[in-house]
Amino acid sequence: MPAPSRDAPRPARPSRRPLTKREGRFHHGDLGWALVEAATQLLEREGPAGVGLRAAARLAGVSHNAPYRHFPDRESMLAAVAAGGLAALADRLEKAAGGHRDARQALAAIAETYLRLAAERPHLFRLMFGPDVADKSRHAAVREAGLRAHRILLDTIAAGQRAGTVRAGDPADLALGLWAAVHGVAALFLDGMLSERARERGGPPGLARLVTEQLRLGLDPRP
Amino acid sequence: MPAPSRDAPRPARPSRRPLTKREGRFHHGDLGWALVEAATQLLEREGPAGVGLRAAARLAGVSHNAPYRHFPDRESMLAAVAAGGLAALADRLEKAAGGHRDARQALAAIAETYLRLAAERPHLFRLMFGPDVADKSRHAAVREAGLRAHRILLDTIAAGQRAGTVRAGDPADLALGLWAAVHGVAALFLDGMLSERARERGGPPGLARLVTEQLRLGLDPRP
DNA sequence: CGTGGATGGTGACAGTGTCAACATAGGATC
DNA sequence: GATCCTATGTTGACACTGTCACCATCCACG
Repeated sequence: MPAPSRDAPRPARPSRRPLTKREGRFHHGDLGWALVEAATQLLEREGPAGVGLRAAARLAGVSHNAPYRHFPDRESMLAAVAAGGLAALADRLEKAAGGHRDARQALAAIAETYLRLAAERPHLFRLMFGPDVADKSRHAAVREAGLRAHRILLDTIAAGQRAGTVRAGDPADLALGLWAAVHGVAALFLDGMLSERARERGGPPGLARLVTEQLRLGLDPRP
Repeated sequence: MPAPSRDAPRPARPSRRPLTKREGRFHHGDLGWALVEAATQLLEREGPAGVGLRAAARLAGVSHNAPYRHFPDRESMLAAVAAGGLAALADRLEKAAGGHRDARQALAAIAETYLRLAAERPHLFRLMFGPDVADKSRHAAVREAGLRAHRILLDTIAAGQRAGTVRAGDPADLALGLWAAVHGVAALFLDGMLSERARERGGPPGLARLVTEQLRLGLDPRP
């Protein structure tokens, strides 16, 4: 058994060393990273159908089978792209939530950030949450970035409860409700299920406002 | 220009006549319908990747290019399947909502029905709302079934407002909020984004209860 | 210095969507 | 009743995909 890295696709590239001028050589230097970049670019330009092993290899300037030294299959490459997107989302959410002292404002900012990313990079967003990468929990990077993003939401809600601006209750439940509502509009928006009128509501910021407002007030009539 | 039915794929089959024993003949009798059935079956069995023109044709017992006399392309066949799913959803929602006089109970029933369908037929559900059929508004059957389902939600909310059990406000906005929340949990549930704890909350009915409760009460603390 | 493992390349196979050209069946028309 | 027309199905081809098996090269460590 030659046993290549069949299980741990390790495309990460913290150190941005300039590839030491190895372009054009036999050994690319850092394929894996280059492939993830190529795949991300393809996703943006041509949609999910356009991002494949062969296309990414072509864009990276290697043979059609080179990717298999870095990813066991297509889905793993997609997972790497998705992990990058989730990390970017978590970063943005941290910034957005950190900028407000009032939890309700922070939650509104989170919702807006979430929807803005969905609208700006729809293909990436769908890849991050959709079924194209089926076993998300098996890809460590995906799992971690997802948990990080979720924790921001959780912490913000807990802070609001301590400050008395968010009603009592299991923070996990409240977080789930909020996440679902925001994720739901994003999905409906991206997939063209919203009426013209709904989609013209000021774009993502407007939709975010609408949803957070709804959630804050509730459906029951206030006495 | 031979001009086949290049634009109006008309796969409908209200009358269930027994195909008049034409099976096996040159003319199938009602391909188009048979293809939609085959595609639906393939979707259930093998997921979205397994449903293609050629596979459906094979299952229907015709040549690999026969489907092109009934659908201009693969996406149109998928649209027909999605339309069927949406019609079924609308039917179920009508039944669920009609069984309750109190609007709040009706809304809860709607949410549960929605989530139950998502859990029972995940592939169909994703096809109905996902990006596989990109231009949903162009396929008349899809558009109509979608509107029918949405109208049920709208009417239920309006009834609740008249009865004083749902707070005032634009019904379209309230409907959007509710739809987004329910659709959001469904999507997160199907795509494996929920924690173990959240997913163990009694399955779809539990999740439906959680979300509707959240929406009713709101996040703001009640005075 | 040399060798072995990691990395990349070649070739092949089955499968797909789609186009073009051809064949047939059966109803409309004369 | 014979004839044509058109809707429907078939055959063949092309480019593309993911994946496998096998071969080539390079680099680092003994």
